Amino acid sequence: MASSSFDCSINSKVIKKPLEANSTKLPHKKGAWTPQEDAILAEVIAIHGASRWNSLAARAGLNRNGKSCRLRWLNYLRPNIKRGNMSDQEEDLILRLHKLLGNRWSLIAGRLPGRTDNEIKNYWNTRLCKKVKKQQLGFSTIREDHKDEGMMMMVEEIKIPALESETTVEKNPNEEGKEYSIKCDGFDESRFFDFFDEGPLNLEWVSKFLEFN
DNA sequence: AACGACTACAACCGCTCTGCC
DNA sequence: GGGCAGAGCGGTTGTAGTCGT
Repeated sequence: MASSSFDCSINSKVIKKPLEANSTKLPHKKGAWTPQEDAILAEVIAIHGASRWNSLAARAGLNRNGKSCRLRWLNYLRPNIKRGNMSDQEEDLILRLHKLLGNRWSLIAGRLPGRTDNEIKNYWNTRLCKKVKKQQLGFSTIREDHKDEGMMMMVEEIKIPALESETTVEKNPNEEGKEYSIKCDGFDESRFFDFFDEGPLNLEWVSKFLEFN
């Protein structure tokens, strides 16, 4: 496609942007956010709340689309965002939860207060993924013969009423990255892994699980 | 010092889901 | 039931910074 483009320099980055054909209005701005834009967005969200992102974007007058504003808020501006290196505990938890859930980053993020799904996804793709592959190529520390037993014990350890009924742990041999599913009447996997409002990390069940590996 | 390769991460894109009319 | 808009998710890309030669 032979389309024209213009350069947009933000924070010393130069971004090539395609121009919308026959467009009478300016295309939405893309690329890195400036501190000024951040401040404006935070202010508008403080007044109007973090919802209806398209109208919020319009109110802010930033010439950003709603999606971009939402992403910026959730991944960067939101209060209580924890920045900086992952602790060993957090890294370990990501590894375990990924084993259990696969690439369901938002669920994994729900277990790590202050961390965003995007951050965890990036962390996995840039570091943990390689680490895991390396481990798999080398030697396995997992006691395969005790894996299922450990998983079942983990379920028993979690005290939620739904799991008091018939609960099974099914293996997904063909599903890479998500080896197990918890099957139980009235059990909602996404609610189960939503710990956003919880306080400090509760790793008791992880520790129990680890004892089997 | 220069340059290419690699790494980390912010941001975008496309898709699906959900709720409302 | 269908269409639409908003929201959310996971995959991917682009670029600045770092490292090795």
